[in-house]
Amino acid sequence: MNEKNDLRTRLIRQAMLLLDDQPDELTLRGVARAAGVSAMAPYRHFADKAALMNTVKQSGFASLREVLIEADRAENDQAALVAQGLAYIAFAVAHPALFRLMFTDPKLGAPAEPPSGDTAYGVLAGRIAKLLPDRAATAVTAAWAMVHGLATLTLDGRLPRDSGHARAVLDLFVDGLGRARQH
Amino acid sequence: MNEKNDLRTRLIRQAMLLLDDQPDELTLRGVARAAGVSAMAPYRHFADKAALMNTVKQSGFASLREVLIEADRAENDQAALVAQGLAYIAFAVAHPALFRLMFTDPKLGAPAEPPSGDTAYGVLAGRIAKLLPDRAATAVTAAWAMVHGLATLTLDGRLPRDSGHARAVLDLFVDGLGRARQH
DNA sequence: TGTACATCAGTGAACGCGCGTTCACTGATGTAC
DNA sequence: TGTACATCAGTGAACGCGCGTTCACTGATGTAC
Repeated sequence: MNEKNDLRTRLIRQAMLLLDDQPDELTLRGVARAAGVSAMAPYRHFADKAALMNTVKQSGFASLREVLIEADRAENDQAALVAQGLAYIAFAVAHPALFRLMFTDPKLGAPAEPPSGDTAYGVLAGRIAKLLPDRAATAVTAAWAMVHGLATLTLDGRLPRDSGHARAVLDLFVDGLGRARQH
Repeated sequence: MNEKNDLRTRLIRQAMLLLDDQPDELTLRGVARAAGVSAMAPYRHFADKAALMNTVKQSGFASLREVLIEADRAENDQAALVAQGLAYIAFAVAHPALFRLMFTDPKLGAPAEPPSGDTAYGVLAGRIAKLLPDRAATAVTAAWAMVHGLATLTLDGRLPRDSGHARAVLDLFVDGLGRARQH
């Protein structure tokens, strides 16, 4: 009974491992291979390749959310925000292919997630709302874009992987937000 | 003589058109097909597929640079910076597949371009250097990341394509930079 | 306790597909004498 | 002005590849009586 969805779980985990090991696109056959199972076996658990991919994506967002929640425990609002940003970037650098899969969706790009605490986005939004209650909507987008831009540019080799660089940028940004609050 | 590299030019142009027409990845055969030529013809002008892709990328960066230079003519530094940002995003939205091709390079991610005026990056860097001479390096990265994040999140369907939203974010950001300059 | 049958996870061969690239070629254009 | 030859852009058939997915199957496990 606890082995019931064993292969399903294994496939998801192997997909994650594959993404971390090699930057190539995931293939259904590859995942099956990694799980030590025939190319057809995944079809017992997923309608098609897209279904598996979507599950992997969801799993990725859940991980990201946990990472952000962890980082959010900080002394004050500003420190928490910087920590979240650094954690976001670190997540992307640690799992480049997963990160790309999560966000690059030429077709099914969903509209912005609702800013509930249940989502990775919500964790960021919650902290921003505390830091800059008025203009929160704009500031959340700004913060997300900033951090997402740093992450993707780093993944694509346009920025150094050195996190000190990112920290300086985030400090400057959060500093600006702070001043905007003062007036 | 002026027909000498005719096919080469046509291939590059057709590649651009294909990128604008459909979000799928470029194929060498597809480009040849679009140019009305056999699958093998491109090999007369490009060593392999990667060579064609790199040329297309370069061409894309040249276009982006022109767009930024155009936007940079504005009343003052802050307006010019916002205009550059909006132009950057507009370019991405107008040519999503090209933009993705330009920046997504899992393997050959070059290090950051040198900030000379010859590059798209240089156009942005030049304006930032005027606006915030001290802390220029950090501010350039911040501005680039902000704008690049807005662009990619928009392409991936995470932010509305409405440019008013981006404008509000950029205003907030540039405002913050301005305050940072005052002290 | 034993038998008959249904369910269901996984197998393995096969399909059609489009890809990048190879190979040997054709046919027009330019050059040397 | 005419002939012989080299150059070179483009052709078309063929290759091997890995892919997602189909199909009919096997064999173990659970359930009904």
